[in-house]
Amino acid sequence: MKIRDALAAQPAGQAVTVAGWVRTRRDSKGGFSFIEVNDGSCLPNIQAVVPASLPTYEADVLRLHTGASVEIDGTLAASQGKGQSVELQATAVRVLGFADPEAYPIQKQKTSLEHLRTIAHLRPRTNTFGAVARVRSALAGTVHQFFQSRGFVWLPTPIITASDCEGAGAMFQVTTLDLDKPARTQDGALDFNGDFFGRRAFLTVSGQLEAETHACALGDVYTFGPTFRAENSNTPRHLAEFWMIEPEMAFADLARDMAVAEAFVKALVDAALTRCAQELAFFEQRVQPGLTAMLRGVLEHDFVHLTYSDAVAQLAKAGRAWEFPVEWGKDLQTEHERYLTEEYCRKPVIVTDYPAGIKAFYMRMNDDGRTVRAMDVLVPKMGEIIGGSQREERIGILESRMRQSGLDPRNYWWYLDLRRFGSVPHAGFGLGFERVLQFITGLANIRDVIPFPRTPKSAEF
RNA sequence: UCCUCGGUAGCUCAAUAGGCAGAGCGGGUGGCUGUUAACCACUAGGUUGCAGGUUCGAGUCCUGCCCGGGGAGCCA
Repeated sequence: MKIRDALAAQPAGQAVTVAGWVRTRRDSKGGFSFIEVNDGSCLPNIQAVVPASLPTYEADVLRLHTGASVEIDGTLAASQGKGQSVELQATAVRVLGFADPEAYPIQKQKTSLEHLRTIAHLRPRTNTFGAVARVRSALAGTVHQFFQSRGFVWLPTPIITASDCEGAGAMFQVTTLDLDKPARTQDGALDFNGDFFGRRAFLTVSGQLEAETHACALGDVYTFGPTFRAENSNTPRHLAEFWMIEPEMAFADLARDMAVAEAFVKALVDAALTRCAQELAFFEQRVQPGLTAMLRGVLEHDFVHLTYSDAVAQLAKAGRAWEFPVEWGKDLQTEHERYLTEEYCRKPVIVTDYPAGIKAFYMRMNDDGRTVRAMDVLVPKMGEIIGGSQREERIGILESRMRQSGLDPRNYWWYLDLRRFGSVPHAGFGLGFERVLQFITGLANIRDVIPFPRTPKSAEF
């Protein structure tokens, strides 16, 4: 029986068997020991009361320490002690595996997140990482529910891509060439004709361009999968491998794009509060005081809409000595974004209509000729969690924007075909799944919301 | 990649001015108790990240390297 179900049961002496890992053991000379067991099904442990009269008591039970695995038969009973309502009166304890307390790296007192990162194979046995894993799983389900219930089609865009210039950052190269003695052309360059795909290939940095193909056929689609960036980013907000959700909607403008983005973020927050209440209460208590009130506030208020130009004007009026000067045409710096979300608006903000010069070629040009229909969703503490736009559907403008960005339109022939044949207005955005998890759990470092973080110089486990 | 802070017992940390390397937790032993961050006593536990240098003497000062945290950039 899962401990989650055992703790939720009305204790009436029913016989159950639970299996899990020992969190702590306390001995009483009153003739029994208390063993707290966790099986990962929920945050709380179940307390087993183990009588010293069990035949295995001396040899096994008294040797149990944090980390050992056990299977316990017993009956569920109302607890005589404080701190739990249900406990397990053990009738048999079978040790599945001992854990040497001298060697086991997780102790029952507080351990730093930095240290736990070095033991990623064992950290899911802690309260924090068990809770993160359950929240992550629940919200992954919510992602699909949210879009499926709105008629979006899930689209698995390729992880391996041949476009070497999607414009979203440095890419990891995928190759089967022998790196010790690679084939070369007559002029000495690497010969990719002999590579697996007969050309250079990479891990995807975004599924957007491919998603547009299906949006322009199925209407509304979304991607949900891994994404890879080879940037040498060393921050608490960046991973080399992360998960991204990218909806793409045909016959949609920026207004609908923003409406879906806001509804989506709120759906994720709402799901966390309702489906992961124990985990959120734990994060509130141990990770970020005020977390749940902040998340409820997100649900209760509309996101603020602000154009880039208005944001710049507001920052100029703030009377601050900015480390980076505020100037129309330059991208907003972290300090600017934090001011907007944490002080000026005190809630999530959607900044729209950025200067064309600082945004990607595929974003739709506004009539003013100098801004594009882009939108970034900024949240307090985290900054950007969503970046999106209405896409440029006019082929002539799109081609000239490509050339301005130094891209050869011929490499995007299939992308341009979408505009050549039955072009429609469409829009979409990308949401960083781990960043939302950070926002919702309050964990400050993105490496703690993914089981096995990949960052520069770090791919252990 | 740049700036900055750090690396001391299994874990979390301390070590005054360069002068015998410590505490709490965890472990072991004993005591006590329907306990629950249990409690009390005793006890074991160290190449102070690595390599070099200065000094009578280096955890402490200097140089290089490795690893980690924070800030910035790139972005989701």
